[in-house]
Amino acid sequence: MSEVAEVASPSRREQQKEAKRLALVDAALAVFSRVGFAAAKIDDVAEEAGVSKGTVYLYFDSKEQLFEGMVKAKMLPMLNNAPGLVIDPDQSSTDRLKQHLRFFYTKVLDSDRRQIMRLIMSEGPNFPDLAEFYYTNVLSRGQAMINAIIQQGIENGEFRNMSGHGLMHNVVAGALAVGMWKQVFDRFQPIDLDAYYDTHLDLILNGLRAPDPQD
Amino acid sequence: MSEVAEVASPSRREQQKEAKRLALVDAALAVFSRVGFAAAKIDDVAEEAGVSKGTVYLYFDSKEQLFEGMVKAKMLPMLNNAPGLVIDPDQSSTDRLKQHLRFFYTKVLDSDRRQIMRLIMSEGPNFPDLAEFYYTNVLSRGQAMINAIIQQGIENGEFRNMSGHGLMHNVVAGALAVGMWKQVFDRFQPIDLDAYYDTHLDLILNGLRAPDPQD
DNA sequence: ACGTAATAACTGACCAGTCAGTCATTATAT
DNA sequence: ATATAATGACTGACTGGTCAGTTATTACGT
Repeated sequence: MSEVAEVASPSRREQQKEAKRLALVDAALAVFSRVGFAAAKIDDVAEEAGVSKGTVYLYFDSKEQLFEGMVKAKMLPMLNNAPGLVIDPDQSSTDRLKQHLRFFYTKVLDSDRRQIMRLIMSEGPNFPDLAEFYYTNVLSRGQAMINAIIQQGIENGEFRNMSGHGLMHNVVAGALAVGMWKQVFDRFQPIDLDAYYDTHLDLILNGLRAPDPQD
Repeated sequence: MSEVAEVASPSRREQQKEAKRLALVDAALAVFSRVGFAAAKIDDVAEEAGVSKGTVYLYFDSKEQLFEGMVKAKMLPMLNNAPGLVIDPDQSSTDRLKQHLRFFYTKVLDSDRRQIMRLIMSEGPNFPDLAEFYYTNVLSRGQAMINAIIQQGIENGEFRNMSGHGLMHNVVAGALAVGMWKQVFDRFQPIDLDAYYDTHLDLILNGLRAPDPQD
C-alpha cells in the first residue's frame, strides 16, 4: 500500500480539518471586526464559517481562545516574512527604514490585519494574556528592528543623534495612527494610504522646518 | 419678595440633581474605561455613583445614551478652553504648533480623557452617531486649527511647502499613538510623556536626517 | 464495523430595562 | 409657625430575551 505519499499528503480528513480551522479563523476575524469581541456571537462565527455552533467548540475551547487563536493564526505567519532578517550591509539606513515601514503599510494597514490592530487596542485591557502575547511576539520584534535601523543610521551619520526618549515610537506613530483612523473615521474623511505613506516618510526624515537660507 | 436671588441660586433639589448627573457621568467613565462598553453593567455604574440602578434610567434613556452623554459631558467643556481661538500675529507658527500640541498632551493624554480616546476607537464603529459627533465636534475642530497653523507656517516661510496629503494627520499622529500605547502597552513598556512630547516636536520640526555637511 | 466529526436542541447564568411603591423635599393652608 | 398636601426623585425586585457552553444524536470517512 502506498505509504510513499502518506508523509507528504495528509489524509482527506486532516485536510478537511485544516481547511475548517482556517475557515473558522477567517470567520472569527470577520465577525469580531464587525462588532467587537463582546457583541460577537459564536453562532454568527459558525454560520460565516459554514458549520454549526458545536463545531466551533471542537476546534477552540472557549470564545476567548477562539479570539487568541485567530490573532495568532493571522499574525505569526506574517512575521516570519518581515524584511531585514538578513541585513544587507550595502543598504542605507534610510532605505532599510523605508523597506520596513512599507512592509507594515502593505502587510498590515492595507489588509484585513488592520482590523486586528484595532481589536487589540479595544480588547487588550480585558485580555492580559493576549496583550502580553501581542506585545512580546509582534510589537517588540518590530520595535527591535526599527530601533536597530535607527541606531545604525546614527552611527553611520545618516541620522541625527536625537537623544530624546520615545524616538522609535515617534517614528512609527504615523503608521499606527492612520490604521486607527481608517477603522473609525475614514468614512467621514478618507485618507489615501499611499499619499499618506509618502508624507509620513518625508516628514520623519526631513521634518517640517524650512532649511535656513544659506546666502 | 426676594426674586433677586432666585435666578442665580437653584433650589436644593436642582443642585442635588446636577450633582448626581455629574456623579453618574464620572462613574460611567470609570466603569466603561475599566471593562469597555459591552461588559459594563448599569448596576456597577449605579453603585459607583452611589445610586440605584433605576436612578440611572431617570437620567439617561439607555445604556447607549449614557455612553454618549458621558462623552459629551467630558469633552465639550474642554473644547472651549482650547488655545488659539484668538490668534496672536506676533507668535511664530512653530510656537503656535507647540502650544496646541502641548494643550492636547496635557488636557487629553495626561488626564482621564485619554480613556475616552480609546473608547471612541473601540466602540466608534458600533456607535455611528457618537463617532460622527466626535468627528464633527472634537476632531475636525482640532484639525482645522492645526491645518491653519501649518498653512500659516508655509506662507510665512517657517515650514517647507510639503505637497503630500495627510500632512496634518502625520503631524498629530505621534500624539494619538502614544495615547493608545499608554492605554494598552504601558505596563509592559512605560513611556514618559514629557520626554516623548519633546521628541515628537523635535522630530516633526527637524526630521531624522542629519544636515548635509556644509564644508 | 468502527471511530471521529458534526449537528442542533437544550440549559442556565446573566443583565438591560421596567414599574409599583417609598421617601425626601417643597408648596399651600390655617 | 405648624400641619397637610403635592411633587418628583429614588428604589430594588422582577421580567424577558440573549447567548456561551453542553450533550445526546446523526452523518461521514476509512
